[in-house]
Amino acid sequence: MTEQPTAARIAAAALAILVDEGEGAVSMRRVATDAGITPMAIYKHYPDRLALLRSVADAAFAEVGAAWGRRGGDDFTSRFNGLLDDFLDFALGRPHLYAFLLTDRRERARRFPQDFGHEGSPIYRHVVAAVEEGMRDGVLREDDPLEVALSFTSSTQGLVQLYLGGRIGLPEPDFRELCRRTGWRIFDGIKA
Amino acid sequence: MTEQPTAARIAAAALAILVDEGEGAVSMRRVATDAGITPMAIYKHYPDRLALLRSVADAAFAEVGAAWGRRGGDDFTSRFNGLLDDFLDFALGRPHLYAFLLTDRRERARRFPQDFGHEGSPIYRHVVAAVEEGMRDGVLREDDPLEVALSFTSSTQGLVQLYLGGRIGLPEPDFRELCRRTGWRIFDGIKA
DNA sequence: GGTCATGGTCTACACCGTACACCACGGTGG
DNA sequence: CCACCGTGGTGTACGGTGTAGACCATGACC
Repeated sequence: MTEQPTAARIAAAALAILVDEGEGAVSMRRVATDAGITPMAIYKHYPDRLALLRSVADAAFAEVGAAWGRRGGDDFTSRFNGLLDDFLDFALGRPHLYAFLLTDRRERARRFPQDFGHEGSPIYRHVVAAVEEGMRDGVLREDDPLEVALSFTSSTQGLVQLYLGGRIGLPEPDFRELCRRTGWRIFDGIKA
Repeated sequence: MTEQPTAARIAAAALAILVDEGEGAVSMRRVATDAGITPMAIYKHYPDRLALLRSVADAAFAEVGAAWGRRGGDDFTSRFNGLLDDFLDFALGRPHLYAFLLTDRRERARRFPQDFGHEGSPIYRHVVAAVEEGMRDGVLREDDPLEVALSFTSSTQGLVQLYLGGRIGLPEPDFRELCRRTGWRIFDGIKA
């Protein structure tokens, strides 16, 4: 924290505002004053506002994502629950950061299914691995592991989006339970 | 279309921009010129920009939503497929409008589960009805119909969010098929 | 006929991203 | 040693934003 180079101070200031108040609150002028610098100096380190936002958001995401997948035991459901907790901790703990990452449309992003293999995004990578293991162990039916993993993650993402949009009138613990039940429902199916 | 009152002209101009270019492109000055009026005149009809956006977006959504649920036959899967098509037609056909409606955080929105009964949101209402009928007919297992319906809709919403965010590298027809397969996966379950 | 609400105008303010010109300084090749 | 130049900072300015506030024309109503 002592004597950080300017670029790091800029990134730190931008991240703090992004996390606390959301993308809309991150103005170049405010970042500059928080970093003890002139607005135009930011442009010596980042080409424009969007690049700055993406840079800090991606870095923050990579950092928390690196710690994912360590929870849970050996069986499929325990691993799945651990990943769900990892994801919800992030999305509910830093909603503005999560919202920006998800909303921000990128022309060359990782795409399903081409780039979503084992080296894909943090959670997703582990979900795929868990699913594949589940299939090997005979817990899960044979199916396309990538698609099955996508079904899991997208349903949770949909729920989180509703929750963050204020469409789910449940306290957080109950919401987490709802996510867990929804996962189970996919696992067991709903037909009679 | 002839001699519309000012408020309607404002709304029409704002909706056109919102649908074509997204929320960010809707500026008061641009709406004003498109409506043949001064920017400040808009404030005689709408308290501020956000209220204008919400008003036109909600109205447009209500209009298309009113036509939902007419597709499909009597059995559960056919009705479900019809609703999925209704939803995807809207989300993929007017992505900017859809994105705004979903992103816009409202403090007093309809909330799950309190306000999500039969008079709930357009699609959701029909999904609940279809699920309840499925349970009555013995096609679906006994469960909380509201939660089952939420599992369906949220998983589709999650997929659409990824698709609109450029994270799914599939042409639209293939993406629609993916949504359908995901629905089926929830129906059948994935366990061995 | 005075009063008042309605719906429009124009001006102005504070903020935004950023293009552009400028400059201090540290290293480096001649 | 000196000229040069890239690096990273500054200050100014432009064109955009939402909207507050004062103003005014018109028509309805007591």
